[in-house]
Amino acid sequence: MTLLTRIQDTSERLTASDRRIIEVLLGQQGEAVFLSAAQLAERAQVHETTATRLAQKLGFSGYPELRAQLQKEVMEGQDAAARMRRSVSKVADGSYLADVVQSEISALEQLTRSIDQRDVDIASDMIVAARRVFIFAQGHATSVSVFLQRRLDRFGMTTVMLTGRGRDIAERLTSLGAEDLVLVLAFRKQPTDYAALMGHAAQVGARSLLISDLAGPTMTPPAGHLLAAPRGRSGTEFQTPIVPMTIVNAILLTIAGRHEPQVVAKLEELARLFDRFA
Amino acid sequence: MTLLTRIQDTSERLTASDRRIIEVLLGQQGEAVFLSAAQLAERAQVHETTATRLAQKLGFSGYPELRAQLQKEVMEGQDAAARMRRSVSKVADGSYLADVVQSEISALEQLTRSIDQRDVDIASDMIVAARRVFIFAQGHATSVSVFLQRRLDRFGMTTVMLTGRGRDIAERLTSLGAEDLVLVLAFRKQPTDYAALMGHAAQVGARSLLISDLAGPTMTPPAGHLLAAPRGRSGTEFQTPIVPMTIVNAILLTIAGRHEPQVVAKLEELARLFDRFA
DNA sequence: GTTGACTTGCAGGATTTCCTGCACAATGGT
DNA sequence: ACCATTGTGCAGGAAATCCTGCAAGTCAAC
Repeated sequence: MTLLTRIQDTSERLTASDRRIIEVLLGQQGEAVFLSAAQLAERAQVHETTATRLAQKLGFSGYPELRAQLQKEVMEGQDAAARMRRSVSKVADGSYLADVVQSEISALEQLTRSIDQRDVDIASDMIVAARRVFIFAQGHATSVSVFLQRRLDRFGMTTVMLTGRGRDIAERLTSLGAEDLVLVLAFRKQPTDYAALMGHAAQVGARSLLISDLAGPTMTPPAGHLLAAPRGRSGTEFQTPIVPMTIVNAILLTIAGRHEPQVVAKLEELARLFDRFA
Repeated sequence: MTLLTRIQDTSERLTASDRRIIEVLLGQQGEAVFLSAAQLAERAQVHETTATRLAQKLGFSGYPELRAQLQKEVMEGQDAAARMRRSVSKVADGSYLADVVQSEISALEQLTRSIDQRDVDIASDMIVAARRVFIFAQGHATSVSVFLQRRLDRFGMTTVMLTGRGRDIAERLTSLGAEDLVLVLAFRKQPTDYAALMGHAAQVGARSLLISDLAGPTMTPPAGHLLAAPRGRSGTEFQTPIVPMTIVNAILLTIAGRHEPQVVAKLEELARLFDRFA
């Protein structure tokens, strides 16, 4: 039973004070969901008691129950569309494809909420300003790093891949200097060599950029700049690199658009040449 | 000061339990804003006390203050997302991120129209039935192949990567037999060695599977089974491997779901072990 | 003007939620 | 192996949030 229904069913028994509370409740839904009975009553200029009694009049056991109902409705209203699609995909039994597509889409929608274009701008500036870009990636992150490296190479940048373990990385790091950038791709949890890498970067004065998921903010020492967004299916093993891949892509497009407007045309010409020769 | 900032500033002092709470807090933001300390702790599988102490560690006077901050940010974020949606595409203003996300979403929506779950089923059956899977990928397709190979390995399958050129591939192909599967990832245009590879596969009786984009149907000789869907931004240089990556993911999920229902649980257990040890 | 039905406010108690001191466990270093 | 440090859980108390009995106020009907 929805809150609105309950109000309608009880409408003839509502007092003026009740109506003022309801007005706040529905008029400022977004904020009302967080308020305690006392806070709500204050906004409506009525006594706290009235709020409690209204809740009971509407058939709830008490005010907390009313608020929970409101929260539920607001939440569902937010992603009603998404929920609908999700349930549709579940109906088609065994349709893993539809399910995967659906969860990737929600993850991408979440992405614009987690990251601002300004953060992307900063990241692209850092990359463009760097003499060389050292790309650190392990495990599942390597697929993203492969993508990133190819693109940066095409932009004419110098990249160094740090994909091995321990010694392999150390050897390639000897030349790291203040003008270089360390770009880390890391998901789920902090990689073994992360701390050492960041420590070294800080020591030689190199800047650092971390592209990550929910684990990003917890990695230490913190990177110079962080781009983090939750990936879909959080908590399960079936996470994909699509969200970070899209972050990387946004960075690449920003570089092309902000710093090298002419580079795009060149790249496409190059691609056509490749098509003809290769 | 934003919650994320506080988390970063405190990152080096965070414990494993703290991180689990943060993961719930950020990963399930929408619901977390309503939870009491005890409820949040239960979701994160930690003791209530830890939640209280985390709040204090982050500089809040207590948990209620932390939750209030989260509520504030979620509310503001909603506004931002709504504003974003209103203005369709803001590339002109330099919002490349929104544009990228938008075009990826439409590409993914197109995907369900291009490929049927039955095609995915066939592909997974072929992979499961194979003794070994030879994965052929070049250029931008390698990022997808890296992803695919890691996952198949975890499933306990034997994979052979064919990522080099000419001779490199030929050498690894000598052992190809009738019980093996050749899985080709190729976009935009037919790769140089494609015809030779397919010819050899046909000769030894190996089955073949091609995952591709609009160029897929034009490749010759045709593969035994084809999964093809248009990628976003068709015609431009800025195409991403997200659509094929999602196809691959659908295949993997189908394998897990259809052929090895128990494998999922095992994988997640494995992941937890990794988290603990690595 | 009185009565009765109803609403509102207050005070105090009940319940939920939150914080903190203490003890135990785990970890890392000597 | 031992100690110091740090993290975790429990128990109890503090604080907030909420509910209810009672009294005062309002208003209309008689």
